Amino acid sequence: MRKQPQQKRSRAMVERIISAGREVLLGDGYDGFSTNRIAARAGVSPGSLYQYFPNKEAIIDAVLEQYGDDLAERVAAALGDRLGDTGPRMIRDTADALLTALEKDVGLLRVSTEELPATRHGDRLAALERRVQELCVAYLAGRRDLLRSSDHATSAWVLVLCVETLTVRYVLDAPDIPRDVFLDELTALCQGYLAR
Amino acid sequence: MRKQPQQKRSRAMVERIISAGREVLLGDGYDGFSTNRIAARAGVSPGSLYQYFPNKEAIIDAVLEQYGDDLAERVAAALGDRLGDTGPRMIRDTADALLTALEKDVGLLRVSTEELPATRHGDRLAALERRVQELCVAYLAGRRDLLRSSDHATSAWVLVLCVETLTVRYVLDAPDIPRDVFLDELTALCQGYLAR
DNA sequence: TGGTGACGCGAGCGATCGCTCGCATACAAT
DNA sequence: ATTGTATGCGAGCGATCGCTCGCGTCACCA
Repeated sequence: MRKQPQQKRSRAMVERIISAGREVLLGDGYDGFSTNRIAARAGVSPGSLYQYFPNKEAIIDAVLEQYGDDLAERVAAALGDRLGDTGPRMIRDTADALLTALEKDVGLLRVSTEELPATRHGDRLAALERRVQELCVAYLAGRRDLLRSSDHATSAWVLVLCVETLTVRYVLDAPDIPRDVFLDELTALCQGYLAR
Repeated sequence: MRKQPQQKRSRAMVERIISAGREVLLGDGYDGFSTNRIAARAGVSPGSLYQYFPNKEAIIDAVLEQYGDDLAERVAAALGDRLGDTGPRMIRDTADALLTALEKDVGLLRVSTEELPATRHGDRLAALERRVQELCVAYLAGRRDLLRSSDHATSAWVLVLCVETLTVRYVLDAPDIPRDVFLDELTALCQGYLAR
């Protein structure tokens, strides 16, 4: 960010630009994501846009950061009252929370995963995956006597990747699988992989 | 393709253009994948390029089709003499073959999955996944009495997605997991999910 | 109320893009 | 050798891109 907006009206403009960026991304795709178009959509001149964003990439970063924060917040909220669960119940609730969060804005999820080059949000996603893997390792360590493998890092890597891919693809591809069946299958997958 | 190359020299040019396309994709990324640059790299004029390719997209399609065919050929070759296997052994051999095939050209795999918008090769990949899922359903149907679930379509969907994601990410991210450990884990994942 | 810095504007620059077209050349059939 | 066609060339068109800059406007403090 090139300059910090100080007055109320400039802060509002930055928000309008980010919203316009999201709308352009949804409506015109990544190819149509041009600064001129964003500025027009936000009702702002290109020059004004560049007062607060150093380049086009910064705008898309802001859009994705807002989306990522929103997702994390939803997952945390849906999961907050179930922290005590363990075993299959906990796996299922976690997947359910993730699924619900992803379903809130399928359009942006689709654009992010299918239209955006993965390099654009890869770092952010990789960092998130690493954090979740660490949480997963801690959880596994607390139940080591029930597990097939003692290599918790590898197990966490496998689990996180599978759950992430399956939930995202379930939301995007809408396969002909009822939601509760999908959650049962996902739970069976994790449980069958972990249990000895 | 706008016109079919009839003489030997024009067929050679088409091949040079596809090769140049792959090189530009690897060297300059998807952003640098411009028709002018491809023509220059191939030692060909932009006009000549457009005699055989209707537009830029057709070139990238040709590159990806060649890569896809190459991959399929490698997997089939590595798997050809193990068609009789069943159970964990068969799962492991399949994953091994896939892994070996993917490792042959990590650069192009990385560009395809991380830099290219998924929409660009999504149809081709989706079609391949569907075919593999059908094969998988047939395999599962032949072993139905050993399986936890009788919904083979859903099981195949889960399995194919997991194996695909995990192998690709293993090759691209090179996590600190020995190759045989990874194959064991993948086998355990599938086996634990399928077995009753 | 006057002044000062933050704010916002929009024409347009320089570069690059995908792609075309008129023309020269190489090949194959006669 | 001549002719018809397939091939290849490359300057450059029209469009769009990311981004700048000089200038007017507005909010806030003295």
